[in-house]
Amino acid sequence: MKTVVKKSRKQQIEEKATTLFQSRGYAATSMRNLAQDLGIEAASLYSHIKSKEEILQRICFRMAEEFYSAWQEVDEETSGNAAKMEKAMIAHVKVITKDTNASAVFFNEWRHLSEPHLSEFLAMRDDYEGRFKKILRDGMASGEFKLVDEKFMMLTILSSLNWTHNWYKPDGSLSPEEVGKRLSGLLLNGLKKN
Amino acid sequence: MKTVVKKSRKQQIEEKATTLFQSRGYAATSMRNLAQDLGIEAASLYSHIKSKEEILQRICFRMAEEFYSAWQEVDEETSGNAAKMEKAMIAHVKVITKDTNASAVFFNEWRHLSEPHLSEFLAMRDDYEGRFKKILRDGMASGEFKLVDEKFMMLTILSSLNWTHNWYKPDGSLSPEEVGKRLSGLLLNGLKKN
DNA sequence: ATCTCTTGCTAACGAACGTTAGTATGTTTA
DNA sequence: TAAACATACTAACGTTCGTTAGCAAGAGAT
Repeated sequence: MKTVVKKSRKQQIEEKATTLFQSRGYAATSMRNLAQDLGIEAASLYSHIKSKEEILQRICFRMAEEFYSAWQEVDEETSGNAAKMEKAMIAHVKVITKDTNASAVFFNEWRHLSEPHLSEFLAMRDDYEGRFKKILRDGMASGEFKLVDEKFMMLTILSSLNWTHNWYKPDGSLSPEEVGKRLSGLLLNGLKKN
Repeated sequence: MKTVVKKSRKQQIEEKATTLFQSRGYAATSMRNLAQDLGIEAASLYSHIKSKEEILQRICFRMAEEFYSAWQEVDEETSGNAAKMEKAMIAHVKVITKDTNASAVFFNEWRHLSEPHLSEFLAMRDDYEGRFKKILRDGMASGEFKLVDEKFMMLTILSSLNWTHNWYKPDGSLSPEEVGKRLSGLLLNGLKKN
């Protein structure tokens, strides 16, 4: 038995826009493109949304919320910083793989946000990155991690994780959990055999 | 004594365009934006270039050439696949850090290339990625590397390397060589202490 | 002295852009 | 049954877009 949930028109617009923003970029996607994909006229979009940028804002800030929500289970992990880092990486990858299109927009198109949304967005990103840096700092202090540059390491970890939106396919053989595990295993233990 | 090399107007245009494409994106940068930054009228640009896209093509394919050139010294490394991988990573990072703006355009704006340039670009990228995969394959066969998914590993390595364009500052304390060394050390040996 | 090359201008082109106003129709709510 | 809402339309707005045509002034080469 399949339950069909009726999606609001606004949500349909947002989903189609996500796909288009992902493949052509925000600036190169016109309201007429979007309308055509929905089978309506461009002007009709404005019965549901206030502006083109409102769509971008909704996508970006919804994703930000998802990353924050996912962090809850990370803070529950108390058995060590390596374990905590693994949990954080898995949680992060899970969010990305749940909607790779929206993730792509989140990572690539945020710069088209206008103020004050842009500043708010960047502040959230800084805060989020700070959480990863804290795990690294704690892990280095406790002797679990090698002594590395905190920021350098954080950026390297996140870039590896974030890139998954480019190649992950939901119908592939790897589950989100498995992808996160492999990535964390790799970054924590390295490629080389000892 | 400082030698001033006179740059052609075309080159000046290309450099300003690179900066603009990097910060605003290709689609969101207008020819009038570009002209204004150069202190001339938009129409005047067309005394030097054929089209807006020609600029993007020149940036993308020049970077592609640089990545290929840099590979020469990689093939000279014959003392093992771990050493070869390190060399490849350093060479790759060196190219990126030499011009982070052009690298950003190369990585983010190539999708705005029209055919047949887009296909040519993607073919080159596939070929280049194949070279990294070959080192991985050889290293796994020789027992130097752990047995991992080849494509998965290649994508993870390259995403870490490619992200450097976002944070590397030429006036910072790390040389390109040093950045490459640290990244390869990290990906080969991992974060965790044994 | 003439020619060619570089560099830039003004004026304008047709197309596409995001968006608004005003209207119509069917559906849900009171 | 009436009011409110959801959805979509046509027509058009002012703006910006990439680009072309045609012209002009100065520099370097022959």
